[in-house]
Amino acid sequence: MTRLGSQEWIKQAFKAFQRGGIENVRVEKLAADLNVTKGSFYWHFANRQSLLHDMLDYWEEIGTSRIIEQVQAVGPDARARLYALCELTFSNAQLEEAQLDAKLRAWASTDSTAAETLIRVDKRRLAYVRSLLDDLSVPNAKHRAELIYRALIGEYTWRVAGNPPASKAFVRSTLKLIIHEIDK
Amino acid sequence: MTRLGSQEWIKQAFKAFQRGGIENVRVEKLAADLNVTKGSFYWHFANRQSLLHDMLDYWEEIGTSRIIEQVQAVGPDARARLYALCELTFSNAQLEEAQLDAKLRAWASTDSTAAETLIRVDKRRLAYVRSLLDDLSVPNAKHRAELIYRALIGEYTWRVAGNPPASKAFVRSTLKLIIHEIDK
DNA sequence: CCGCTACCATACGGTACCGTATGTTGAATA
DNA sequence: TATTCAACATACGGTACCGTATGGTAGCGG
Repeated sequence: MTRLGSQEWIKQAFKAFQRGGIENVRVEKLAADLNVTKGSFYWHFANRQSLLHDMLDYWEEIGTSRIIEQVQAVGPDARARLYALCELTFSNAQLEEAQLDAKLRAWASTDSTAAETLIRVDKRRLAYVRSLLDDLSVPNAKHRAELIYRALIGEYTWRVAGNPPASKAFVRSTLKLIIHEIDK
Repeated sequence: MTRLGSQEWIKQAFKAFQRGGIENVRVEKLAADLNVTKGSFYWHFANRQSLLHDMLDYWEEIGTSRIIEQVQAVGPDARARLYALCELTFSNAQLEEAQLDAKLRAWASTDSTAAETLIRVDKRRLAYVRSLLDDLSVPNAKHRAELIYRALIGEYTWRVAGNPPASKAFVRSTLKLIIHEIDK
């Protein structure tokens, strides 16, 4: 009999969330998935809202920095980092990450608590993109960072409906445009 | 006694949708809003799903072409049209339009029917942006159209969480970048 | 003014949830 | 081995919905 901690509930909640969004994370369903009853759930959590709150905390802490850490790992060169960031996010390598992000934005569209979390995350991520462009001495770094970041969000939102992911050629072309290596 | 048609239900449904997303369009709530009972609803619609389907049809037909028509109205010049498009979508002039769009994408993230509608709309809109860039003989028009359109979606999604709208300076800077009038 | 029908009210059964109250167990601890 | 308590199970009441069945009514054509 493997007893559960609150972490297992949160992980299972994210699985359900990934499938059907926040409306799909239901305590009785999660209990069934974990082969327990909701008696267990209400020992670990005060109520459903408490679980949702913990999900946001978890995502804000873990989900935010994961990509940035991966990008930092490719080396100290800002140009390489920017390329890595775009290839990671635009490519469907990080498909689960992208879907999670988009579903969270869907959640935030009707929930103020989720929206507050998302705003903090967006702020940090945008600042990171900006810092990369600054390191590259790109002109108009502020606006171009805003452009890239909006395109990233757009890509996630674009794909979650089932649209095809951006091509590698698009990523290369966009990056050239941004950092001023215009193809003639 | 002003009797209702199905159109009134659909309009009221969109009001509820705008406030709280698709989960907020509930037949008994709509009935209360319209000061009737759901007995009326089930005369006009087979079931709730039927209403949702009609909402998608309405949005695909009306909501898709509205912005394009506004843009076409500014004149025949493709450059002016592109500027108008970006200023209309990025500015918060069309705030309701933007919110509706974002909420619909949120809906599409968990509903395949809504997703199919959205894909068709995205395809048409992207093709329109592409046509504007083609008219301007912009190099790499395909990729740049994809960039602009992703940024547009990103802007909508960005704002629906409560993030601040893009500045006019951002719009101008982005357009200059896209159509190659790089500021030196 | 009669009846037809489009439109709506009333009443009901069913489901899928949430949360609570309380009983049960297995394993660590003393 | 007796005790304790974290981690469950069970059972229940309540709510917010959906959909259906059936009865009522207002206004129009005949």
